[in-house]
Amino acid sequence: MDDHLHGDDTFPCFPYFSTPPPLASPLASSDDQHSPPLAAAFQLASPPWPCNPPDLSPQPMLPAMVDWSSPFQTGLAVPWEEETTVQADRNYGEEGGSGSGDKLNAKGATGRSGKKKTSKPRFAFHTRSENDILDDGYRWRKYGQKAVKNSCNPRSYYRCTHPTCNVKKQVQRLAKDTGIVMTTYEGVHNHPCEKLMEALAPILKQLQFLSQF
DNA sequence: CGCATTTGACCTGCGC
DNA sequence: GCGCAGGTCAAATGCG
Repeated sequence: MDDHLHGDDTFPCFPYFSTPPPLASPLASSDDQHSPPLAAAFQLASPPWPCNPPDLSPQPMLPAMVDWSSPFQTGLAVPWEEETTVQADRNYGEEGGSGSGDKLNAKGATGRSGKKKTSKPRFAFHTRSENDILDDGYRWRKYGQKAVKNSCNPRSYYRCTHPTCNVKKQVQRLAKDTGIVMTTYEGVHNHPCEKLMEALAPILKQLQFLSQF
């Protein structure tokens, strides 16, 4: 399948960046009190993915509030943003992951109701971190873990917990350098970043108050 | 008690 | 057609 995503050794030939991926959230720099220079660097970098605007409209998925305070030295950047062909009509996600309950019929890596393929945006990047789970502002539920070939580290599968959101992400440590975590996002969030909105709430309230005058 | 995680089983696509 | 590998489901379990 997506061979470029398989195996740590085959990561696309994009050079490692000296900074983590540009953060979408304006809160990122405030959270990242340990590495303000990096926050500045994010502003300079032209993000290969669109940034989350501070509004309530559906936003392109991206690592919005990654906690970069973790001790990484060489971050990693998104080597690619691509349209990857995936099965469109998998029978999970939209149903809230509940499935039909028929274990023999409802399971499967890909949908059974058709072979039509569609494209989902994928964003992948490397980060050097001790934490596998990066705080990107969204809530994720782990739904699987799998040992992958040519890697001693398992790959974890997460799905956004938002009921109407079908964004998924995979997290795996590189075999060559276990200090590096490769995170692959698939799909686009159709809801605002929870933490971002949480943080912006006071500001919005204030703006609302001021707008009365 | 509700939600998240773990984990074995199962399904599909692909290469040979 | 067969086997392998990746991806997902869902019951069991853990945790706050």
